[in-house]
Amino acid sequence: MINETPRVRFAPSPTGYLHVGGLRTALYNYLFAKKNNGKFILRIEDTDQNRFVEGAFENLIETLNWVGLTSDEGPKTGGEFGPYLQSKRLDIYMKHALQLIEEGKAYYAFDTPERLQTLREEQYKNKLQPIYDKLALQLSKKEVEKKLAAGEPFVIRMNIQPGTKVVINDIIRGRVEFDREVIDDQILIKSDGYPTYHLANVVDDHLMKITHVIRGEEWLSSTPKHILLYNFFGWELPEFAHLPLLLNQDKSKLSKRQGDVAVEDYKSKGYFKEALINFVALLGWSAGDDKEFYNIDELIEKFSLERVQKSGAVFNVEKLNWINSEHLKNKPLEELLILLKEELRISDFSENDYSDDYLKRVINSMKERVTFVSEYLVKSDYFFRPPVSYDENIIQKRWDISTPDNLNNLIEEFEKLENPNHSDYEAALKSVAEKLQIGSGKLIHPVRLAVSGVGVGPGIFELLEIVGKDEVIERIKTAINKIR
RNA sequence: GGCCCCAUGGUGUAAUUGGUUAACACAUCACCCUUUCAAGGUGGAGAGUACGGGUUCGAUCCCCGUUGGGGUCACCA
Repeated sequence: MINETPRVRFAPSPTGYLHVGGLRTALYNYLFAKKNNGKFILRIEDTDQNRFVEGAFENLIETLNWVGLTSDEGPKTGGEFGPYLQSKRLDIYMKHALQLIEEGKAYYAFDTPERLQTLREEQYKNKLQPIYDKLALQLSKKEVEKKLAAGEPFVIRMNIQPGTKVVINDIIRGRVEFDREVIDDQILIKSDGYPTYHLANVVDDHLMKITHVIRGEEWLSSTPKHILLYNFFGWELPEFAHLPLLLNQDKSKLSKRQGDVAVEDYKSKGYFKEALINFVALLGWSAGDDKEFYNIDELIEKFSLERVQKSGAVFNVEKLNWINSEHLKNKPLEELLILLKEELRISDFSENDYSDDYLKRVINSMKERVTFVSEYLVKSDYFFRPPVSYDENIIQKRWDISTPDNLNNLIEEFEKLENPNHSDYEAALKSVAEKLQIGSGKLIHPVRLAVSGVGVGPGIFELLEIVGKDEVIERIKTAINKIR
């Protein structure tokens, strides 16, 4: 096993969207594979017909591709161990289940769901372990054959015998033991002929030569069943690594009720895939140093399963926001330009035409002030249209009787300027302030309000330069009229 | 409830696998810088490492117990 190149898999069931917990699992698998020159395999676990969701599988792959976690082998990519869709491997599972029956390691059972239900209730009432009572094992071979021939619905169950404890050696958790008595005769093949997760994942992991099973902690308690199955088949065990769960603010398992849980949600809110990856990587893992800003290559370089935390991690959106703003600041101007144009295209300003040069100046001026690209349009809408209103609080604070006069003086001075840049505006404003014997703040703040409608934003002279002389003067005139 | 996992400030994590004034980041507060707001800088508050026992010259770190939280007990994954 040591000499083999690692092969890991992400094996989601297609429920309609990619859960951020799933994203983290996929990411750790991916990082582990890339770090160790291994293969990252995508396998779709669609063995529950009742939960079939139209388009879910395609959507899952699309989202995975969006974040950049592309698989080396998978349903769309192909590979020599396919098919990678479990619903297309039914005969394989059945064959293996029948083999176990042959060897007495599994058996047919014909119990009705009602009987199992009452059995469980009974056990619960008597405070017993709720496991199958092996009633079906009392059927003679003949009786079984008769029932099968009659077409009675059946399932196939594992036949777990008393014995020593089942031991898991988990990379993250160390040694974990389970008594056999608590392990149920798990159903392997359901009455619809489909396998359960337990059979399918063991058979596939073996056939696909998976070396490391890296999955969420919710699987830890069913791992003994899986280990027993490997034993039944006489197969070598993979390494196991059970990841800590992602949690809500109240520390319960991250769920839809308490916020966004789908990667698609974060995508549509304007989070960068780089930020999402960066953030989620740090939920349960750290390189051991103070570094918090990572791109995917740095993560691959630094990642190791040994440094994965054991305890669950709360998904803290505030930190995600911070990481997103960090990534935004680090994006090349050209990329932000493309993203801003896309935002504009779907905005109220889609009819307007802006030069790349203009947009680049807008981007730079607001870069430190936004967390999402979409915020350019809400925090600095004044770059795309004249103010539609003026912040009432700022009026109260910065606008008085003398303001219109002062601004008219300023307009006069601005009109003399030719193709002014920010320092020309500054010089002009300062000279007017001096002439009027007032502090420059008495001009700066009203001008900002007049031109932008708000009290916050980039440096005022830079702002004026971007908006442009004619438009600046126009807006000041309008403001003088509109603000008493 | 049985079984299993976990436990460092509000949150995410560090702490040469026993020797630190328990560190960093987010969030929060203040100040500096900008005549704005951010960003940046500086500083503050915030955990004596869930609690109680051990082991040890010495425990965040090792052992036991307690408590708390979580996961899991399906013909779902």
